[in-house]
Amino acid sequence: MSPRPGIDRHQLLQAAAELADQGGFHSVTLAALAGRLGVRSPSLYNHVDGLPGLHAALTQYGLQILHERLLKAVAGRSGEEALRHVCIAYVEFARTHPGLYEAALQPIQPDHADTKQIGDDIVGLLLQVLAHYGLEEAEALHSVRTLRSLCHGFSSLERGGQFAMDLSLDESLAYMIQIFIQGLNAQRRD
Amino acid sequence: MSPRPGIDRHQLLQAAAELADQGGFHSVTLAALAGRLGVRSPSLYNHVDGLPGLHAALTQYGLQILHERLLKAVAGRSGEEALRHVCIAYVEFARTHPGLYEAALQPIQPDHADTKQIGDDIVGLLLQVLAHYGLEEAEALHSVRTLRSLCHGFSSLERGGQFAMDLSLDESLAYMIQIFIQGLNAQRRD
DNA sequence: TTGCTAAAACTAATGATATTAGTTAATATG
DNA sequence: CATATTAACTAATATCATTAGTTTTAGCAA
Repeated sequence: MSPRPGIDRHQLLQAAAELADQGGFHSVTLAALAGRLGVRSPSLYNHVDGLPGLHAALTQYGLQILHERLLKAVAGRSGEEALRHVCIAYVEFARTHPGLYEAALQPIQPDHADTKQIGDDIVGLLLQVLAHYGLEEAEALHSVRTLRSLCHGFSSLERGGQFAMDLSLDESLAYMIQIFIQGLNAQRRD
Repeated sequence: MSPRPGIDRHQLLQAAAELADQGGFHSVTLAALAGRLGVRSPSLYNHVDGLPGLHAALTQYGLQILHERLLKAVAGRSGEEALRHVCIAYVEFARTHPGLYEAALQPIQPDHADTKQIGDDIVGLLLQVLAHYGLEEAEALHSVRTLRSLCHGFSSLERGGQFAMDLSLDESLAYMIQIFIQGLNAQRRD
């Protein structure tokens, strides 16, 4: 134990995530976080390495939770059902935690191996989901990039209010997944 | 004419775009822009409505140029060829002007009707490209959302260094477009 | 219990930024 | 050539991140 307990790290990350979800990733400032934790800004330097360190920590935290959600979505499922559910879980996470999701997709610093690892775990999970389609290695990797582009693009555009038209977003999502699945099936046949 | 010429608006936007391409959208500050233009920051308030106004202006400028590039890409082309070229032009724009692209996809303020219009023009252009597939209205709109998700997701992840694996990005892009086209064709047959 | 130590909080100070108010300078037009 | 308009400027304020140095607190050992 420390000579003095101070701020709990999970409580810090949770508070930062709430700030992000309320005002976007850029609104996660040391001043705002300190205010929410009832502490002066310089005190936070005992817990994170300045603002960049806070941002990096939130990125890792976001990736962890995203990974958990995706794991839950594919648990006990396989094939097309697993694929549909993983896409929906991805978008749902971005919807319910927009700021934390935004944090999760910030560029990862080259020296943060543990954060990188979580990203790789997510890629591995998606590879496993796509294994059902029996693609060759390179094709499987291209497919994962396509899937990530779809899910991230949809989430990002939705959050940014870029889908302004009066048309169901959930129907668009279902349509998008369908297009991807049919494209994959066609690819498999070639 | 003005009693005093001052800074040319196009020159201002060009300088802001260069700042964005060099250091990202967030590095477009009044101080940095003023420095580049050889002027003090408060002088910029004669040309843009503070930092939010500068950002909004850069968003509109980015959308304009993106629209131009997409128009050029589809000029004299049709069907699958137009679709492939519009995707490639989209991603190429994001690659060569990462910061301006980032600006173009910032959320649009509800009161900026002219900026919104350019976004609608881009959607209209994509609808025209997809007309070749003879989809029903709702399906066509879902397809445009899918296409935008793909292109934006790919561009955004690529720029963020999220495609870390040692695997050709251009092959991934071509694969992605192929999946989309095959998905569309399957959709059309149903 | 009491004193020591380690860690976390604090205050004070600095530098960068956006922004506003008020002033000066330059130029197109009569 | 005088004027009005507009764009530039300086000065000042508030917010933020950051660093340095100090104080406080809580676990632990004597």
